[in-house]
Amino acid sequence: MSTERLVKCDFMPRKDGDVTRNRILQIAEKLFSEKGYDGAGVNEIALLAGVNKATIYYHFKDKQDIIVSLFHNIMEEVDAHQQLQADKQKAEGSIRSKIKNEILFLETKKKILAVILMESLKDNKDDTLFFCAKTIMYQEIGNSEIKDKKVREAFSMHEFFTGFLPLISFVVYREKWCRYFNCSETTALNVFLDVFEKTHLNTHIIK
Amino acid sequence: MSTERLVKCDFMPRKDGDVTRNRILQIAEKLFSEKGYDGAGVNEIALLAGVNKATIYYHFKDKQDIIVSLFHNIMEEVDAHQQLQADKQKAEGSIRSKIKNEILFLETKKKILAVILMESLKDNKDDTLFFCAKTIMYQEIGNSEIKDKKVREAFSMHEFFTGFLPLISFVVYREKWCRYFNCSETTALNVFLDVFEKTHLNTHIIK
Amino acid sequence: MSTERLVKCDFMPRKDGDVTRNRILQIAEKLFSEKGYDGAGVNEIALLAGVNKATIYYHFKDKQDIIVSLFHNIMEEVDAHQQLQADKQKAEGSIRSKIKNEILFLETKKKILAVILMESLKDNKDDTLFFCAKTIMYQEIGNSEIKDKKVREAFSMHEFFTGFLPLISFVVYREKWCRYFNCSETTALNVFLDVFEKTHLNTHIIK
Amino acid sequence: MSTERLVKCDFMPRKDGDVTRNRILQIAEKLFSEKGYDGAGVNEIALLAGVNKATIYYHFKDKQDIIVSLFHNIMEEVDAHQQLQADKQKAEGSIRSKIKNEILFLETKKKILAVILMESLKDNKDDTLFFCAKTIMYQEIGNSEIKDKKVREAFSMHEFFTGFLPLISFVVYREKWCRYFNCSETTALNVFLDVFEKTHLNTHIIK
DNA sequence: CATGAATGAGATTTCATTCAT
DNA sequence: GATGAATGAAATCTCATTCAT
Repeated sequence: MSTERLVKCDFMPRKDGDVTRNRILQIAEKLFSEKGYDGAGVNEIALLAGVNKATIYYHFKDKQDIIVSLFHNIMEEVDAHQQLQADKQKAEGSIRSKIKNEILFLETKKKILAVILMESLKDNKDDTLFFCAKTIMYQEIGNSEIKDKKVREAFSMHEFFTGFLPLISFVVYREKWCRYFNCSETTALNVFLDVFEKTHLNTHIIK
Repeated sequence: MSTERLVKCDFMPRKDGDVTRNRILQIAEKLFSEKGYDGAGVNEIALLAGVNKATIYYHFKDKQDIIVSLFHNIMEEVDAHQQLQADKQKAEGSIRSKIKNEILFLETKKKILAVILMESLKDNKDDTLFFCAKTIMYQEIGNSEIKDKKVREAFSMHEFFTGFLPLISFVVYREKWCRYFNCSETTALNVFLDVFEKTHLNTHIIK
Repeated sequence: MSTERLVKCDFMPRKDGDVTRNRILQIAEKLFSEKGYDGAGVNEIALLAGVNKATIYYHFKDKQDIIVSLFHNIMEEVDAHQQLQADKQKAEGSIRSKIKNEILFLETKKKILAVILMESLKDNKDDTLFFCAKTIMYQEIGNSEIKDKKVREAFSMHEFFTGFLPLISFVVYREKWCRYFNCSETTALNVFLDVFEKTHLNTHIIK
Repeated sequence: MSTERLVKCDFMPRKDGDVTRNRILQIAEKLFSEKGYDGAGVNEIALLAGVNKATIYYHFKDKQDIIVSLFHNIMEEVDAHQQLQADKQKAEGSIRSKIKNEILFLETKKKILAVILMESLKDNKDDTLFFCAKTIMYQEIGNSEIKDKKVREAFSMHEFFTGFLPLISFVVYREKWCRYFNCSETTALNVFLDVFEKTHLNTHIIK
């Protein structure tokens, strides 16, 4: 439902309702990332979004529905982003610059990514993390094309644990890491790129 | 962990209270890892631990105190483990087998590690994750010995993002990953070791 | 009931609004009878009636106004029905067949009758139940004609507790009763008529 | 659970908890009878019972559990009462005096009986009304002894619709009825007994 | 005539915590 | 050491109602 609304409004006079809905989502994303899903209250979301508590329940079935909508949205955005990247693929420059762009893109999603990570650690059925991993990492080569089971397993493992996870971990932990290890954020980015290139990129199984 | 405490108490008048205390910690660890700290209630912990709710507040100042105790314990255990490893270091075999042992050790702590990860993602002051990272990864070389700031930064980055994080991520996500990608858990371990060797270990800055 | 309204409006400029209004009343009647007045929400009524919640407030002052309208309508209908019956009175057959017809008529009102019963049991000022009782049972003799207080009391008591209440109870409980006592609905009607004849009708004070 | 508690406490030093629990039940009974189950709030119950809202949820799983406990209790009480009556049966006097006693007993339960009636009118699975009907009315003759299906049906119908229902209706409506028809409550009882004798008792199928 | 959006008040329920025993 | 009972505060969610369009 959330999607339909958003799509519709791309070429329709956006109604007030969607503005409100999006403001709620935006605040929820922020609070969930700061306190965790269970740590952030609907009350607080309403307060910061400047709407009545009941308004939240007008736009969302329940609290779960808020996080589900956020996950739904991010999946769509990641999908759209990857499709875009796929088009530019051959034309552009070095692999390092591509990774840098990827990080810059993920940086804009870092709040929701933190939420996804937290939720993915719980004992639930949510697979958003794996969905994002697949969409973000498998662009380089269609995973389905790898026929050999063993090769495919190694590839997935490589991509997920030494590619995707370090990447988004860097995005979500950078700030805290820099604070703890007393390091500037830009230095961190460059050093990370060096390290990432050396470990993950240079060891790609396929090409 | 419960064992460890009991061992310590071998030459102290062992009270029944410690049994209860440890049962509470054990259940709390389980529930926190399944539902997150905020998602698990004191009620539920008491119920599953088979004790009265008030008993929890006899043993712990408040809910925070439970998780703090868990974090405290794990830090001690990791510390102790690393000291033990340091002793055997030279004697033993390949680096791969050392990593395997490390994983087997971490596997026994995977529930509390998941909790640490969740909590570290929030906007709080908890540094348990970084403490664990330092203790587990810096055994090889005393980090403090690296004088050059740049080298030290690169080293830390390397250790944290492409060493420690993939390692504990593998431990906490293995089950979910295998279920999602339809792969046996033992295969996963071997493949991971291959990948980890190739990416992280082979690229160690300092030997 | 909805039909009745439309008939009335045959010689009035029939607005579309009446259709909506009647659909709301019809659904409200159904929901109130299923869940009680307080148990049924305006939301639900709007949903099932296929109209916007605000539409309900266009047609009715507030929720009370819905049930008041329903009560008003049923009182009018019972009144009209009794006047009709009074005309045919002498011409027609046995008292048993008259009661049967009465039951068949009440059957069409059984939802609202259940609501009236529920509301009449509460501590409120609503007298719809007594109004219906009077209208339905006192047709036989103008109650006001009975001058003697004692006779009038006995008559009212007889009519209300052993005439009216068994009658409408049969109508509203028939289904549940048949289900619970495992009895067909037609059998139930015949047996009830036997019983009612023997108990109430044969003991009429006034002929 | 509620039962067990009560039973236990008959010969045990009644703990404070049961006092509280019973006060809650008592107030709930009052409020439910005055406003209906949905019309009465847990807040209000807590307030009048002089306990904290949370205390109610310490003693009862949820709001439903309160009404279920009430129904459970009344069923036990009715059962116990009937067993007692069965013993005295032969010794005592006229059927009229027995009915009078019955009414005086039911009078003490009239609040919960009103609640049972309200709830029984809704579309739910609750059979408390039928249970009470069976227990109260079938004492005279073991219903199960009637072999012939037709006779049994007629008997049940007779007992339920012209015996039980007028009886409890009288109990729950007496006050309102007297107010509406401007009649004293004692007169009402006597007149009702006359009417009930003539209609229901004199027409008993079996003796 | 009807609706989408919004809301204040209040509903039910849960939370971490305390205390007398 | 441990517990049953209780609680204030806050959580999630629902309610009847309003209003601009």
